[in-house]
Amino acid sequence: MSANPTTGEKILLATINLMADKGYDSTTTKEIALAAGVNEVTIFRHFGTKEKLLEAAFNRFHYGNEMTKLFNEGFTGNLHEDLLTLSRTYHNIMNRNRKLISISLKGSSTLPESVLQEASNNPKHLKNLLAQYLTTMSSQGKVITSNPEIQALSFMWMNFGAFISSLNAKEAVSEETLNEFIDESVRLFTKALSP
Amino acid sequence: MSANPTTGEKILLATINLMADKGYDSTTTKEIALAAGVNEVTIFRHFGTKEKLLEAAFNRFHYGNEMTKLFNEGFTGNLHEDLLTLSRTYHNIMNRNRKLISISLKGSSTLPESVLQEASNNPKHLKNLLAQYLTTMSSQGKVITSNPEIQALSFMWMNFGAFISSLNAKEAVSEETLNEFIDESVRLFTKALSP
DNA sequence: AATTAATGTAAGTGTTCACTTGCATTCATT
DNA sequence: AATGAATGCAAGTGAACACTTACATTAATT
Repeated sequence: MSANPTTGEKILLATINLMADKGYDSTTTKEIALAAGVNEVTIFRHFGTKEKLLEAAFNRFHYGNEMTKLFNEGFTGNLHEDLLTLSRTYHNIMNRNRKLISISLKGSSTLPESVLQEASNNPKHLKNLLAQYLTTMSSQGKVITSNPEIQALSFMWMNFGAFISSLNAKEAVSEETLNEFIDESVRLFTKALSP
Repeated sequence: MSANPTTGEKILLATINLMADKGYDSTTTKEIALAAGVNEVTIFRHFGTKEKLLEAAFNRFHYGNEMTKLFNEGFTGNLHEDLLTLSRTYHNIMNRNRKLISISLKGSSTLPESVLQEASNNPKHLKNLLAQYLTTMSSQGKVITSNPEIQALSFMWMNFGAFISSLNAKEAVSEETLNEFIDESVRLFTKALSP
């Protein structure tokens, strides 16, 4: 389809950057062409329609199942360490995909929900993994026995809220602030969950 | 400007409902007219432009400074009780304004930021109030002395994350689930913050 | 019953948008 | 040097949009 791959990539990058700012509907193909340093027609020759263009962007930059792997392999059984690892990995992934998540949160009138879904409903999957982890830990007496589902939910929502806040903030949240938050919040939850 | 107030209100309500779904840019005045059961021209006679229409919607439905008042008057000095009150009041307010918040999160290419700002940057104000409260409590020995700023941030982000999640969820989050979450998360934080 | 304000109807304006077409140009491959 | 694919350029299409204008209709006020 494209002999010169850099042309297609330039278009995809410009698309993501612009749509993360203004949303799908309000980003015009003319703007994308200008930002990509490419003629508008080239966009349509590469991707056919504006809709397929965003689909391509999502397919290209989407993350795999890092998290599931983390839960299966990366955990030590030490609550504080594991929550820290989880929190850090989560924010890493979210930040790597922050623009795509931004686009999908803004939504669109015409775009099929399926395109936007995977990015935004992501805490649910994590919550389940974490709840399962807490249940196991609880059966080993390493965590208080009460309500793992809602405890996991609280932890994930806290991190999700932190991420969304940084997404909409005028000035970028510094890495230092993020680390400070991760450390302190993990400390809080460790204390709260310890028997 | 309008002798029959219900006409203006019907338009405002339709505007909020539609824009909460599709965002400002993608909602057309024609749709609004249809949903309000009103002729399109009537919209312009009432509000002049589409932009002023949304401004009117925000002015009409915006909430005052309930939260500041809550901190000044409504707190007992019992950590668990106070966090519970805070959490409940927060979700009450957010749910009452959920559509407007939805609109402002989706953003717009043309709309001035100032119109959308107040709704979305709201956790910051609350964080400051809560941090101050925690500092006071800590000086009374009722709360561990460590990092009130980030502890307050964690609490607010958790509730903010919960709200945003419910905003984008396909099926509405039931009131029961919300209450369960509030109870358990407040319990967690109370335990974590107690000396 | 007459007046007036609020609404409806119909038609249209200018603009912007996604997308198309035809042809000229560049550039790598042979 | 010749060929062919990728790109640029110029122009245009039809649809949708915010918004306007002129006039007819309704409903409340006097």
